Amino acid sequence: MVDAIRLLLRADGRVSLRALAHSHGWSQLPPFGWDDDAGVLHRTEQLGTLMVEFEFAQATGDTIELSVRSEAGLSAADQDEVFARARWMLSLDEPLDEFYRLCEDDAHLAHVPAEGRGRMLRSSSVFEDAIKCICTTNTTWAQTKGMVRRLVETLGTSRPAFDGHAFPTPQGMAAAGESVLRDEVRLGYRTPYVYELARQVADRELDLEALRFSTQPTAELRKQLLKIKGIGPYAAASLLVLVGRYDHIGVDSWAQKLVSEQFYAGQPVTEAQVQSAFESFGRWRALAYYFYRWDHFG
DNA sequence: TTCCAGGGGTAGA
DNA sequence: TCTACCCATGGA
Repeated sequence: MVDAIRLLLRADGRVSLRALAHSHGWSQLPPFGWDDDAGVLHRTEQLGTLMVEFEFAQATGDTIELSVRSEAGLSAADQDEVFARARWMLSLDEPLDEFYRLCEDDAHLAHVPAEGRGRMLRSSSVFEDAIKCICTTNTTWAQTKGMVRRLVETLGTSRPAFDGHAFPTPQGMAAAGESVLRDEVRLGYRTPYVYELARQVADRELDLEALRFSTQPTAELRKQLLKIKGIGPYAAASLLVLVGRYDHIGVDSWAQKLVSEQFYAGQPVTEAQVQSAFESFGRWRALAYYFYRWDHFG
């Protein structure tokens, strides 16, 4: 039996679902799926033992409509959880006013506020985002998609009534063990890092979700992330953005290429030059970088 | 074959 | 703190 409800998700100002889907690569990684023609974002999600399927679509300029199919009726608590996860994934509660004011003074980003851009698509848990970040390092995007797809299909919960699988739980990944992660998911040398992260979260030795609510300075959160094996400077910077900390840019080959071409006439640039290139955006500099990149590389 | 991709861990200085 | 070297995988 499948039940369905509809929710309206309002933003404080304009919001574009298409811009969210294109904010970075996450809409191409399961359990997300993005239909560019229809402008619809799908996701299979696990709420405890209950499976649900999300379908996001643009309703009005400041509202996203969320249709939720579930295998059983949703309790009031389930609906609250669905609502909270959806708002988190779409970054709907990010206070972007100050970032938008800074954009208006920038020739490249002046169009961002009116287009409802500026939000990053996130997974429903920091754990999932952390695993995905590890799967983006030192590999091609095609291989990242392959690793995440095999991880979700091999260890994620599914139901006959739904198309996709949910992202695996830390408990499920820890129980599967390193051999499955290495031989079936083919995570390569990332295997022990991913396994150990799943085990620590499953055993409550590590609470990644607390990063969302932390009031500690970004530099302190960065130190904590760098202690996790498999997460280095690049992955830590990506994760900081995904928990709403935008004051540190993750310098990868794309960032260096962008800053080199935009600000230094194609000459090689250092990490410090990348950080300083967006200094005028203050604590929003990483967000400015992401949307510069969106325009530059498409 | 060799190289390397949206890096990161480790040993050694 | 900085530098070499190694790391699984798969496409070019």
